[in-house]
Amino acid sequence: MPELPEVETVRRQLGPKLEGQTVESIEVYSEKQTDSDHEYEASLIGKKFSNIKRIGKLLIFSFYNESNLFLLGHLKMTGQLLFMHRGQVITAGGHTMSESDLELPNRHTRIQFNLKSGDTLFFNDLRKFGYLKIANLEEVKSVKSKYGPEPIDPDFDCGYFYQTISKSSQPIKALLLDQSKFAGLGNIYVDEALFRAKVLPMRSANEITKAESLLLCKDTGDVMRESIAVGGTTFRNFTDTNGEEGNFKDYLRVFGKQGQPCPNCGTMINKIKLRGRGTHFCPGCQK
DNA sequence: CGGATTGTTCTTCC
DNA sequence: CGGAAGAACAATCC
Repeated sequence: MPELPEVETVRRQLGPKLEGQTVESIEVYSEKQTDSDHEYEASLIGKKFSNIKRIGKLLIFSFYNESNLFLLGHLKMTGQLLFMHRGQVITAGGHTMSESDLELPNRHTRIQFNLKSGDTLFFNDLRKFGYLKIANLEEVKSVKSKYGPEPIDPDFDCGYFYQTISKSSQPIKALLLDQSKFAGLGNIYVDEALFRAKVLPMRSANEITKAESLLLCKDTGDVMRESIAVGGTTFRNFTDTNGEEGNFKDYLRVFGKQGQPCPNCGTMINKIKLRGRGTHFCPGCQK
């Protein structure tokens, strides 16, 4: 379940590998995930990748000498971007995995970019929910405008945070998941941040005290920054561009820990369904 | 084999 | 008109 830290991990790894690479040909195995009115191959073949930016969980690919051409990439729940260097995937540990080990392309490969260098970029997605679609500048601007500020931003304003949550009677968890208010949090990091701030996920947002709000504001940023530092979280399907798992799974305190003792107080971690989402919390120390 | 899984958008309702 | 809440979507796992 890629959230901001997982998408940022992919962005940091893929950016330097793709920069300056020219698209030679494209294989589209799943038409709907290009989700585009534009001619996909005609628009992209011969184009040279420049930088990759990110807002929330959305990746924005740019191209040299193209001010009106972008690729918008969303991994949704099970998307992966895998980079193959001359037939081999090189892991962070320096080991090489052969093409046959990863079997790329495989039955989950939805889009494949063959690059002039001989390198290949694979977009894999077990469920066909993510996309890699073409957008022009106007569309990019429009999409960007729908996202709120990011808690990992050094300038993230905890005054704005408090003002925003104090206007709503929704459960605090629902507000934290609203990408138009705060960008990047998903189910895992919301549960973890609420645990750290000792706030119950079902509390009405407008009943959160200012002191609790300050803690929660800080913890949303902290938990995602700490995760980025260790390559994100792999709970089920996420891998980085080398097919490797993220290490923040070893630091989760409540997500997936139902039935286990709370690391703070020893109370059993509870799991409920809140607004249709699996929700983990400690009934002992979260208030 | 029914239910759970989640990010986002769509639909419905008030 | 807008907020709130559930359904839909996809494809697998348990």
